[in-house]
Amino acid sequence: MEYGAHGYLISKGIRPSQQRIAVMDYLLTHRTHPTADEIFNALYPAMPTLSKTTVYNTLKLFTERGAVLCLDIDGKNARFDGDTRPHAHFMCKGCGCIYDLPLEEVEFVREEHIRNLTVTDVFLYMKGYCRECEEKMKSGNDS
Amino acid sequence: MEYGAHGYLISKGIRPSQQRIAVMDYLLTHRTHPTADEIFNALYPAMPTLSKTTVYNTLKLFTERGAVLCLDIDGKNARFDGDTRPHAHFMCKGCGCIYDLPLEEVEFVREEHIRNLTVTDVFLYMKGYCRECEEKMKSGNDS
DNA sequence: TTATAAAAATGTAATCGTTACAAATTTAAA
DNA sequence: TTTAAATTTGTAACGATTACATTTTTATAA
Repeated sequence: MEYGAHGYLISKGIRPSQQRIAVMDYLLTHRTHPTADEIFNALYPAMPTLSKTTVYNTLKLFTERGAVLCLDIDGKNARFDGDTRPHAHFMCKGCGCIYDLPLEEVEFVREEHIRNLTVTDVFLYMKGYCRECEEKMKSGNDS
Repeated sequence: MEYGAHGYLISKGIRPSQQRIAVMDYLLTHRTHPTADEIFNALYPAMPTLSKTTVYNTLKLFTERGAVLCLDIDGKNARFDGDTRPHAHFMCKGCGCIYDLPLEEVEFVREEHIRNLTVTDVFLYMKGYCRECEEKMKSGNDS
């Protein structure tokens, strides 16, 4: 099952406008968990009429419809992920990079504890330091 | 092992000023995952010289020293938790309430996947609707 | 096609949580 | 006490996001 952004949006019940396709395509082809601003800056050169508000509106719509994940991982910017399958995320507190991590299919929270809750989303975030930043800290450091 | 906020801060290597004790005490006695603003508003009446900046500075210090957890769960405000033991959180997308959830001691991510990463924090967030909000949505709704 | 309505995109201004910064105050050390 | 260091304070600034009114595009139907 392979679609492009256009077919993917339709499969999610989202009308595929030019702007929406561009944003979705960017997220499907860039697995860097970009911010709205990064997406805007990436698309703007080839789409000079694009508005930042449109990017925000589009990402909000995508998130509501389950077409993308909105990651509240750094408390500063929202980051977006075009891969909505269950997986964990690691963010480096040094350089800010974010990695995907495969998630084991185990019971994190026992069913009895969420029996009166309707769970729609689960996010597992790990924070720490990537290999590079760890090395930098070990050797000489802070200017 | 029982301390108050004062002893707790000392055990974390944090010098216990009047303001820091007040903030820490608030977090130890209110398990509502308050925002910085909520903490400020709660303490202000009894401490009219308190500055909001101090609350922010204090919470940042506490987080860095591992005395509290900073939850980036709603993408809007940072929320703080005086309980630093491993546990999960549930946030209702309707009313915004946040519940603690016991976390099973299982391997979420296989060791091999984080072998070149230094993990310092793990956050498990669940989102959805609490019982009350779920009921409200079922019966009549939106004004 | 043309008229009309609905949906989407746009740009500007506003909002609001948070941080920067410099001054004032408090605490610790000598 | 004197002096330095740490902490607190208030104001101003910052920056991500949203509100809002307007314009443009798209769909519908006459």
